[in-house]
Amino acid sequence: MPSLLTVHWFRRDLRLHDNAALYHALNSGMPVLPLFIFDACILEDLQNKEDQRVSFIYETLAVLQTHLGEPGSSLLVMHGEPLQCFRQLLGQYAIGAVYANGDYEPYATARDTAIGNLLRASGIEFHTFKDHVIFEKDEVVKDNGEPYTIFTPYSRKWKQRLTASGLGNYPSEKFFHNLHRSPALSLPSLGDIGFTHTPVRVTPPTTNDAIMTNYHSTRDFPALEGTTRLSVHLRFGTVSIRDIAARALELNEVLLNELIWRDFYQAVLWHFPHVVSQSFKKEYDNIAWRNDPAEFDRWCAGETGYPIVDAGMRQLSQTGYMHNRVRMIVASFLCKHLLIDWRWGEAWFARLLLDFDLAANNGGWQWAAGCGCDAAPYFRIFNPALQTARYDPNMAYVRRWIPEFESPGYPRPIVDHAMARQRCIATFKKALIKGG
DNA sequence: TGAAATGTTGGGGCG
DNA sequence: ACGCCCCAACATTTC
Repeated sequence: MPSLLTVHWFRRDLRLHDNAALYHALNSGMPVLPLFIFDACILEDLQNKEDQRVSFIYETLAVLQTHLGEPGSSLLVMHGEPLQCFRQLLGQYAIGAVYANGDYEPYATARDTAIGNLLRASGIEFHTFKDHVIFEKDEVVKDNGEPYTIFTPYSRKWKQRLTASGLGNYPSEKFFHNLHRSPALSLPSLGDIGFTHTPVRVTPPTTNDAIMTNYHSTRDFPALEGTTRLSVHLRFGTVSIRDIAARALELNEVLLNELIWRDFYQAVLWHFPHVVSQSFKKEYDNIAWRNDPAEFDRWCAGETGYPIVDAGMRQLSQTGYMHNRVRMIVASFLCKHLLIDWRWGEAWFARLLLDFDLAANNGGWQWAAGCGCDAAPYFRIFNPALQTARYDPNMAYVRRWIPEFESPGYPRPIVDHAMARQRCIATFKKALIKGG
């Protein structure tokens, strides 16, 4: 009888440092087999086979593989439906337990329920741990147990909770001697899983004290390097949220608040799963969206004739990233100036954003449309010209992404601002009265 | 984590 | 000197 193994299943926690489930796996008393599965159910939904995110994951797995090789271990990388992969694993290895970090998206929770059932039917424990967030769904709730729907009181309770319990950390590195020893296993190629390599340009998963210290005063200027650029690393777990929160706690309250928004939207998605397809405020689903496909195409292409909007949309399609201030501007523009359903914009972001996260993206779009938790009221309509004057006064960001800006080839505005503003207010008002 | 419309105030030019 | 008007500048309200 071979000795039993513990599997650590990497998902959106692609790091060895301060990893909760990995730490617990390494202390489970059994050698730890590190596993990653390219989930065929997720990959088949990606239409673009040059997806930066898949390349990012792939490159990160190669780094993990190298680091795991130092103590003589190796990452096992599989490709397929997770349930099938685990059936296969149970035939190949003597597995005593499976450890993983919690993933709160609807697909992930359904998947994990199925995997847990499969494993338990074979007498194998399936343990999940909190790792992706500081506080999960039921840890920050009102005194009566109900979930918060307004950010400010949520954040107040969140901070109280942090003071009481601290951040904690998981020194997984200290226990690498408990990894399962094996010769290096080869990764499948990107081609094997149906993708083509795409260059991924992201900043390294490190913190920058100067940026974090000045974050509150520089974050709104898209021409500056005034944000942390950690979103992609938080998405895939190539940094530890606990490490980032500890730095933010020390250096900048405004930055800490952004991390709290992240937990807030995760909790909102958990407690109100209808937001995936419907407005949080249901009366907003009565809005008579215009949904003009040609206008949507121009928005996607960055050809609306509004420079700040177009610059953002081009940054997105060319890099897989958009500055957060500009995300708010383009989202407001789509929903309010063009009267296109926020779900169209949400889907476009989901397709292109390297840092795409369902909860944060959905929360952000519902905020912009006015229909979400603690959302911007519907009559709060960004004026692209004023936003530009305020946050890109030298037009440096606009010029960086729109070389032909100020040339005759640049399109005229797709819609008149004053008209669009009045049309939006009238349309929303009508829907909200009708629905109420 | 808005913007525009409307209201108020107070300094200075001018008759 | 005084009242009147103009209009920034700021404040409040409304969407």
